[in-house]
Amino acid sequence: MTDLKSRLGEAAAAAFAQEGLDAGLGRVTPSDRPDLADFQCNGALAAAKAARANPREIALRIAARLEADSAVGSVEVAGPGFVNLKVTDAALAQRVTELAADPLAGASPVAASRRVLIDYGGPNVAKPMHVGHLRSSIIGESLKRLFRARGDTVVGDAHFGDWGFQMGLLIAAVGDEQPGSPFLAPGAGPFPADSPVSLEDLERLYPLAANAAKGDPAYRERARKATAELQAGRPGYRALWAHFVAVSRSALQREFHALGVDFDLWHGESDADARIPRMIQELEAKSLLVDDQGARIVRVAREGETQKKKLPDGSVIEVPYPDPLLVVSSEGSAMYGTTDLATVATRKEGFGPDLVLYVVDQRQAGHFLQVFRAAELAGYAAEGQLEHLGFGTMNGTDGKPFKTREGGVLKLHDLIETAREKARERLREAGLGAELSPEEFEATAHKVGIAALKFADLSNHRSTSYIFDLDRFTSFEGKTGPYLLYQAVRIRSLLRRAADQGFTAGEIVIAAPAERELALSLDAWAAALSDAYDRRAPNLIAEHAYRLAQSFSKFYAACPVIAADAAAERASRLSLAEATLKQLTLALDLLGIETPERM
RNA sequence: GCACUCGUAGCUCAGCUGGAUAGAGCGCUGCCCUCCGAAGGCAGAGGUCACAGGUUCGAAUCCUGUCGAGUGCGCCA
Repeated sequence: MTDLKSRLGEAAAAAFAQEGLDAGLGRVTPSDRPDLADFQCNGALAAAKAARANPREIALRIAARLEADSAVGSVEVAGPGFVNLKVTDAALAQRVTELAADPLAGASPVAASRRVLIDYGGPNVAKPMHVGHLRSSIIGESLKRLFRARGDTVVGDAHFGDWGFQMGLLIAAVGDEQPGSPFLAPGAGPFPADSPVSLEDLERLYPLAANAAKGDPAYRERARKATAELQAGRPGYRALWAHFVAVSRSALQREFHALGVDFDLWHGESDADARIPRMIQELEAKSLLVDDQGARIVRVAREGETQKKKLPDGSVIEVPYPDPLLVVSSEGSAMYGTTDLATVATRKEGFGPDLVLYVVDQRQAGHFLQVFRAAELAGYAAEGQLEHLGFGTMNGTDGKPFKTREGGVLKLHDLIETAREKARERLREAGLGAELSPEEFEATAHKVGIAALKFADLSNHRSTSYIFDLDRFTSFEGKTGPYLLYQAVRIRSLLRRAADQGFTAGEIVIAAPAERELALSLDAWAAALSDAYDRRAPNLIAEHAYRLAQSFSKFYAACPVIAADAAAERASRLSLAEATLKQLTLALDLLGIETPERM
């Protein structure tokens, strides 16, 4: 199944080849001038440069060849050598008919399926999720759905932060609060789910402990000792730790699920930890581990990769760049990078991915560069198999990472509740409170609120930081998630009414300008999906969904459906509405947004 | 100091693998519900794409420099 843009692109490529020119010049794009054409090809301009010929002449020859394509209604050469193409109404009608029956609503699957692991979310034991977790979660979830939809075998891994010093802090805190607790006895456990250390305890104790450790060296030392004993396998601590993990995980899963985010794997840093000793041996065997200032490092800079460094005496020397990866600290313990490197190894030996995508804050870029280089040197991954998809921070109006008015971080739960409350208000205004059952009302408010949050985030490009504005995030007008839901819901309502009156969809005929525009928008889905995939950019899906919804809204205003003049026209427009609903719901689903029945 | 990212309308952002008149939403000015959901549609005002050079027939887009902002730079994760 081929979209019109690709079909014309292939025809143009063939035309260039037949003229003895580079077939790659036959790239066709939607027209920049919708008043003049549907599609355009600018290849003649580039060809003229290479062949030192007149661009208009080349364009005319290409145009003549393109006229042969049955989908082409008219070809014109404009300006210095733009080839402007208009497709026939019949070709558009046929195209929409095809995509209405297509499982991907007109997009194509990947040529070769790969095994893809996506590392996102990054929740931690005992730490409530805050707005910082939002971006990774929803971008990662969207990428997971996108890759899966196109035919890859995809798993999402939460990469649970369940190990390290923070666990020692928690154990120390429990010990302080419940001295003599049976939990702390050697050999204690396992513990039932309702044992005295609850999620609330954990969330309360962790900040206390973290603060105490900051100001009190003795406390820090106790936590460090507890960490070491836990890692050495002290049974009571192990059981207590397993309890922390279980309690945290089920709460986090619930919270993620409410956001429409679900993971296939909850592998933790503790899993990677077990792989570290063997990894050290392997690194040693490959002579990759180097002693340096009491620590052990892997040098990852390649031949000739250097940066300048100024010494205290004012002289400048060249040192390797990127910096080496620190694997074993001078105290003999594992570092951030150590765990991540071991994780690469466990994934290779477990799922065996062809591609791993790390959806993590852009500020970690340097870290991942080091880890990826080290992983390639160690043979845990091939070059290009590991990709860091960094995203920008959410900033406050001061340009600094977002904080609440009180200076704290905004909890994800509170953000969701704010959005949901706005949705409830809006629903009540619309009078839906009376029509829907309380359960439906609440479920709809939830969907609308989540749609607002997700769309506001996903319509920004992943890598840029943006200003977090609560009003914009919970706005339901203009380019927002609820606008898209509204269009989908309106189509559903239209189709219900039509069905009630016994009208059925039928053969598609494209005639009115708004029908053409809608058909062209539907055709553009294939390109949007493959570009979003290639560039790992969900904002392209968001952009397409918005444009499609806009095209439909214009169509809806300009073309009566149920009240159409003729039965054939009504049947055709019902088919257009059905095709739009199908593609719109799919696009929203790939963004992780659920469409309600009514709102 | 070095490295990376970024500077587009009053605000928040798209566009960046070079092409015709730089887009959207919000805000602002008007218009449109006795045909299907106005969370909508239509029209308008608003931009020397930070600045200066360069490459090119052609630059918001590529290169260099300047200014400004953010981020990161070995024993936290």
